[in-house]
Amino acid sequence: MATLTRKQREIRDRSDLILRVSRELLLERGYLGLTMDRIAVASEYSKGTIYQHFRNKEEIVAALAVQTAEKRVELFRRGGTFLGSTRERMLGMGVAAEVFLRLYPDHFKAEQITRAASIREKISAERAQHLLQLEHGCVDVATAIVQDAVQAGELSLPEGVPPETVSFGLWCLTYGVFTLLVTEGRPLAELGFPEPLRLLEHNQNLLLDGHGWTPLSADHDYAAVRTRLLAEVFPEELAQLEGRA
Amino acid sequence: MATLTRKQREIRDRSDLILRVSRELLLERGYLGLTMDRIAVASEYSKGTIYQHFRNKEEIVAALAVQTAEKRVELFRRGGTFLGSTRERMLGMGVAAEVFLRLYPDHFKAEQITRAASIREKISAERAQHLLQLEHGCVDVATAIVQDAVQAGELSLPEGVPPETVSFGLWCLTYGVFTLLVTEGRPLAELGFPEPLRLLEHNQNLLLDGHGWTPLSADHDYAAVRTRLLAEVFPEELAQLEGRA
Amino acid sequence: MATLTRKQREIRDRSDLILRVSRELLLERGYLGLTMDRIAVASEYSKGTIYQHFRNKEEIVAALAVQTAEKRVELFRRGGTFLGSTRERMLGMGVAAEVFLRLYPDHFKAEQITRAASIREKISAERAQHLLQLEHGCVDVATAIVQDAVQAGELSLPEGVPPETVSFGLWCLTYGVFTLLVTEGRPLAELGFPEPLRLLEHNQNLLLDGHGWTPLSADHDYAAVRTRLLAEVFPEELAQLEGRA
Amino acid sequence: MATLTRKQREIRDRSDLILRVSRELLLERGYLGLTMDRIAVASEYSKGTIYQHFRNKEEIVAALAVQTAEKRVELFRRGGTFLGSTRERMLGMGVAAEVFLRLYPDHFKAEQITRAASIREKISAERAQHLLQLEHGCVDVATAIVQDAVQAGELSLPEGVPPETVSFGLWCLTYGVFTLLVTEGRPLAELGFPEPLRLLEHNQNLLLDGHGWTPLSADHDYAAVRTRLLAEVFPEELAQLEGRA
DNA sequence: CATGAATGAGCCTTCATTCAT
DNA sequence: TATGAATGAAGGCTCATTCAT
Repeated sequence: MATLTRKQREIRDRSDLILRVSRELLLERGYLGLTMDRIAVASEYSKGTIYQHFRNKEEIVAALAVQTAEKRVELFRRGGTFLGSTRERMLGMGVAAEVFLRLYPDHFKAEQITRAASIREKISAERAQHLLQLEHGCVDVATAIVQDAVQAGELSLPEGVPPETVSFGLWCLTYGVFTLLVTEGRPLAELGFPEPLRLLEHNQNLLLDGHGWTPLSADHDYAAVRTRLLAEVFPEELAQLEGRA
Repeated sequence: MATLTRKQREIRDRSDLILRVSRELLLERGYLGLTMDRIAVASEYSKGTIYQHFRNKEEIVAALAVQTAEKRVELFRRGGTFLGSTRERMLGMGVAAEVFLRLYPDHFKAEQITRAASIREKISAERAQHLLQLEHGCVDVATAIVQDAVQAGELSLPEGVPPETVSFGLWCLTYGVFTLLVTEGRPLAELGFPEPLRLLEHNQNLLLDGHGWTPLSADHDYAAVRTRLLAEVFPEELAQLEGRA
Repeated sequence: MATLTRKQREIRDRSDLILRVSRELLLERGYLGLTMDRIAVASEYSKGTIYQHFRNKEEIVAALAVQTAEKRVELFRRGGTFLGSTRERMLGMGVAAEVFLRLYPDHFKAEQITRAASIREKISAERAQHLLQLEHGCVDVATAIVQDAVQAGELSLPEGVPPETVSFGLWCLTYGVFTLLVTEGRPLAELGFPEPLRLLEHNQNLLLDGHGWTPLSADHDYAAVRTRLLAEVFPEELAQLEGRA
Repeated sequence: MATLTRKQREIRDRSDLILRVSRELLLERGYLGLTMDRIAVASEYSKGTIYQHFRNKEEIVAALAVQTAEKRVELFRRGGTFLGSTRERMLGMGVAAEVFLRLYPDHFKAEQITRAASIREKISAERAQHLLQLEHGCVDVATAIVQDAVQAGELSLPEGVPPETVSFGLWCLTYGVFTLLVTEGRPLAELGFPEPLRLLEHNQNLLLDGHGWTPLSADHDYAAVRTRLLAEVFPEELAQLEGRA
């Protein structure tokens, strides 16, 4: 059984290597530049071996998407479970998103690329379902926080404003920033926005303040909360980020 | 001369047809599914004829991008020149964005697809420059409004908050919503957001209120302004939209 | 009738223009670079018009070959009819060959190119026959001179050496030099032969001396004969060549 | 290791097959008729396989040229190292040339075709250099013999006649004969030259006699030397040629 | 199991030729 | 008669996938 386990580990490691290499190729050369030949050369395995790990090319791309979604949901869950006020927990999600983007920019970018290649259509229904579930995971965390906030009386939504308005707004704002940040061919700096992540932070605060989510940013040092969050919830990730810089 | 003009018109029409067909293919089958053969079949012209209108495939994709950028900047300019308070003019831009998305969802979607296919890299520097200029056009309109607002005393930004914060936040929020709306394989309704455009509207108001841009939404009926804007600035577009629905 | 004549002249001029332009393209861009489109653009006529002059592309190439063969045989005939000793007449042919090469290097080179493209096979039998006749013309002139020389007792071939040996040797020697001279990618100078035409002259003399064709080069100033030949038989050509230099 | 060697041998054989087939196509259908499709069909391999042996079409043509140049230079070197008088050694080169032409007429012909198709321009500088070196090899052998002859006092060139005159003359004469012999569409017999190789032999003797290269052909039985050369220096080649006839 | 040669469908592009205007 | 848009066969090349070794 030890043998089997070692073997299984080897297989998993190899799959990981193949995926890592594939993601690099995706970023470097675009979706069209991702060929089985190049994956084989870059991974130093033969094409046949690649095919023993993934039935076909789409499986590889799908696996990339799953990896990304898993990493994201894991971070989001941790960010959302930060102990503190509901607004602090929501901030935790924002920090998680930022950590995700900064730690795995390749994942985010590769995800954008594959999304546009209309690969989802070619993926098996089963796997598509899996992906959707993972995405749901993130949304669910946010929704739960909003509900907790309403129950706790820290957030009171006027008549006719459904609770998802809040998380949706934050999501879109953040997603929009990230997308623009990552999309090649449109250097934000050139368009006059040199520090997008700081701008994002500010706008997130405005949005939450706008909803009247207490404590308001005027009454609380959320910058300090961010610092604490990073240190307490994402210590390893923080270390990695600082190690890079 | 009539002959020439008619011929030229025919040529332009044919180019338009090719582009329309190409955009449809792009949406239906993704970037990889956009082949010259399929364009030929769908347009009912021969491949050779396609090549007489566009030197190569990239030219077609580039032309699509330019068409889109031109349509957008035109709408944005009109939206931004709406007479009224500066905040109303900013709302005008938001309405323009929404009109653009609803009138030309295919353009927006196709743009997303091509953007991710790292096509910009393959485009001639000249054309890339042209595209960047068109994009700049939209940003410039927004920037001008913010500046006017500051000068008019209707918006006062605190120390350290540069004026682009405002337009950037709005842009990202809107862009994020649109992207999620349009991205295939991720039905927003399934994720719990049934009316994204209304949610967007609300969040935009919050953001502008957050910045303290007067008159605040509590003091002014911006829903009515939206209606007026559509009727006065985008009457034709409105008619088209209503004609469809 | 004046109209018709003018029209015919126009047609011929146009054909000539098309051929000239085609030959240039052949030299500049090789056989593959010779396209009807380029001929049309370079000649400033439309493709349809080109097709009114030549049934198809092969006809153009064939016409080029005929033009070349005609120019050559005309020069050879003149060179061979120079009054003087038979050996001087034979020298006249050599001078004709050199004049041809120097005056129409494009013709010679284009001929080489077309020859290798196995175009002859595609030419109508009739036209092929025409070409062969023109080539025969050159050979006939040479053969006649050799026969005259034998009859005049200025050349006596030993038993078993047929008369064509002489002209064949000269032809091959000359043709070899010309071919090597004109063939691209093989700069004779680089291979150690800086003045091929002078070397040719010397070798031609050796060959004729070897055959014992009197007067031998030791007994006669053939360099002077060359000069006279050029001046008297090819005055116009000489002028053109000097005009260029 | 046996496996590897066998595999490598198979690969080499396959490359050889592809080249052989390509050369045939080149001869049968001209340069334009040489297409990857036809090579695939004729070699009974798929197009993809052809591309696994040669990066592109030009590489095939270049490989053909190299094969030819290698064969030639090898024969020339052997011919030139024949022991005997310097003139006999020069005759050795002539015999080598003839053996080359008769043994590999397809190589020679294909070389002519590719030469005219201005393919050299498209070849990598590296390979072009290689080809030039191989060609230089032949010239060098001849030059060395002439120099030896001068030193040995068997050949004395007059003032102003550089040593390359001799080898250049022979080269051009021989090259001219071969070219005319091989060029399609111009049957030498029809033009009145039934035995070109014998005519060539005679003319070569005349040329060398003309230069006064001793022993002169009158004093030495060079026909016998030819026979000995063939038997002693090119025994295998002779056997092949006789086997064919 | 690992390998990588073989396959062939499919892609982009060119170009000789035709024909409506 | 002149034009040049339309055509579609054909060419060079790539690449996902298979399978014998």
